[in-house]
Amino acid sequence: MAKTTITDIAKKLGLTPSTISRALAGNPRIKIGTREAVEKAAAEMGYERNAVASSLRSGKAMTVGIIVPRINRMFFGNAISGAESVLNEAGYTVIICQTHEKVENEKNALKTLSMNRVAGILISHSIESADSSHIREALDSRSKLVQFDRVFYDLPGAKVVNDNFHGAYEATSHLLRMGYKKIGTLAGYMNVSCYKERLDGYFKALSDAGMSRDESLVYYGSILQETGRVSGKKAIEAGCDALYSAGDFSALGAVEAACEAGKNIPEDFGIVGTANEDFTSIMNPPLSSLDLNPYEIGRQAALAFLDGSDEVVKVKTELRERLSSKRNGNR
Amino acid sequence: MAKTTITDIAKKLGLTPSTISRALAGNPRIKIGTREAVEKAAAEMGYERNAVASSLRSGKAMTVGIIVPRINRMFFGNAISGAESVLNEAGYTVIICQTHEKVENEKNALKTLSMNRVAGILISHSIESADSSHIREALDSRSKLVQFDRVFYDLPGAKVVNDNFHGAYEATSHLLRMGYKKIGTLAGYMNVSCYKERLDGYFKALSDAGMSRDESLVYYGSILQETGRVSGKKAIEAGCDALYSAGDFSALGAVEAACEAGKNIPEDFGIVGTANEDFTSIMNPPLSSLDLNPYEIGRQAALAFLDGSDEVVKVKTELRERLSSKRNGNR
DNA sequence: AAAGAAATTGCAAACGTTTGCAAACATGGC
DNA sequence: GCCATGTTTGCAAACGTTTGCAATTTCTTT
Repeated sequence: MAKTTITDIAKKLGLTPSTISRALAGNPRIKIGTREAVEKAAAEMGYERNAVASSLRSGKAMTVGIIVPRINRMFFGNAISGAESVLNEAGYTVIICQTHEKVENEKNALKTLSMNRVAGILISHSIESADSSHIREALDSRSKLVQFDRVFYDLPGAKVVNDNFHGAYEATSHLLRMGYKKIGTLAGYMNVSCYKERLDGYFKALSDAGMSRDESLVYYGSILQETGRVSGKKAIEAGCDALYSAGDFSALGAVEAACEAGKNIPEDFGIVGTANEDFTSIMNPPLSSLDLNPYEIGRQAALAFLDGSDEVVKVKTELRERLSSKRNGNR
Repeated sequence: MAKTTITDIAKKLGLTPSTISRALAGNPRIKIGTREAVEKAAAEMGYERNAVASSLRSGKAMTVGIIVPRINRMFFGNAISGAESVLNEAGYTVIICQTHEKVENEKNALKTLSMNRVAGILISHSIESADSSHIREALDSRSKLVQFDRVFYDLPGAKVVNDNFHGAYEATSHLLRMGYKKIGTLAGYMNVSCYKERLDGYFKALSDAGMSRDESLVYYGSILQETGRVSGKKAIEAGCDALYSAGDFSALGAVEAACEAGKNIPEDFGIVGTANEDFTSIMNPPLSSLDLNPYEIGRQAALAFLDGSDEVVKVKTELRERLSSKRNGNR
């Protein structure tokens, strides 16, 4: 049994497909009576609009693509949920693509979305993406681009990001207030905007406290548990008594390193992570972390798409102070 | 600048759209020379096949929909990744829909996918889905259905599931071997196949150990951290010295309840969860858990779709024994 | 009651691709 | 040089919807 089409409905009611189309679209040019008759018939016949045909004719799919490094990170999972809530409400279907941090997958995803003539693309680029060139190439006048979290400022379109600078500033300041003296940082990669901004915020907090910029305290490329562990070990050996980590997984690794080095957290060693992953409150000790409000990031990205805005939206971060950084009094 | 179409290429080469279409599809009826010329021109002109038009004409979209309760559960995230790896390889685009465990969202997702004329639907139904009726209604002769993890056996199409019965049997037996005497279970909802099967496996292990079926040991509907905590407290008060939990989040809640009750894990109280979520190895103590191999589940589901198979595929579980259930010697 | 305006519906083309069938062309056997 | 066969390409319709414009009907107004 083939699906019923508007032509089927038209035949049954002695009307034409155009009228059916307009009636179902709520076009005011159609008499209220016929519209009701059409709706009734459509319901009875189990009509479902063919989104494919609709997209082809109108030249615009009611579909939005979301490209993220991976969906099983709390941050991206929630950002997607936030975007979905807005987009579904507005009648859009969402296609989600994972890049697994590979630029090659990112190119494929962009191509796939382009082939499907999506109305918009919400993207947070992979770590491998050194610059914006491949995204610019895939750009298309007919689909709107919105970047979030990890953005290239030289691309057109809206950008929704955290206030990473202030967040990292706050996290580092918190460690300073707790009396830690030599605070290192597990940084990410500098081609990725959010990591760059967090590093800047970290440095600003130290300089505001009268400390000079010390590159030897920065452990670049530490965003996984394993790299966090290795860098954490180095930081401890270098005499750090605290770390601000630009990610939670690397912070977890650093906690392990600290334990292995016989450090007491938070008495001997303090640490603050970023992203407020689920596991941070479960860890022993619970990990202080910078909450990035990913759901709101996703929501704002979707709204920017709907509005067609071209601005930079900043979403606040919130420091969740937990045991890993709260020692009693200073030393 | 509008996208180049096969008609554009045809004009440039003095051919017709049909030839271009066939050439790009690798149709052997086209002379090898012209095919190469077409490919060259297509590359030069930046041609990208319009997937929408292609779908409409051929009546079949190279798109597969995946419906899951939520994407930020390790299990579903990895299942999706597994399915994606197979489907992308085969040229399919994947649309992911979250139901957030609501049957209403599930209906909408089914409708959306149906409207988009997807070639197949991979689904793990929500907890709210009491029966298969709404899925059956949305069924369509042209799109293949594959259920995974949570399945209704009365629906047609392939089903990819864990060997939950044996997994739960193994987990419970492990607790018995460790010398726990009164083993309760945090069960899920009995309309959900995987939870039902796990409960059966749990009972079988107990009965094989000579214990009679005791419904008072079963705490239904315990799958979240909070419900796990409440049920865990009740179980402890009822004198249980161990729990097999059909989920990890509820196991986490039960661990909290045990700690609050002053129990030592694993000496006074043993616990095994299910799903091997990331946090299980981070917890204090690390939580024993039944690994469900979600990536393989997703892979198999995608393969079942591609093969058009109608069989039930069982994926093995693996018990990860950690500290939460490994006490020294029996009592 | 006639003319003009407004409301409602129909006509037909278009979106870009695929595909059955026919046509054109080349090749080979006799 | 003719017919049969095989190879390569073109024609035209179709997928189901949307939409500018025209046509028809109904309602106002004088």
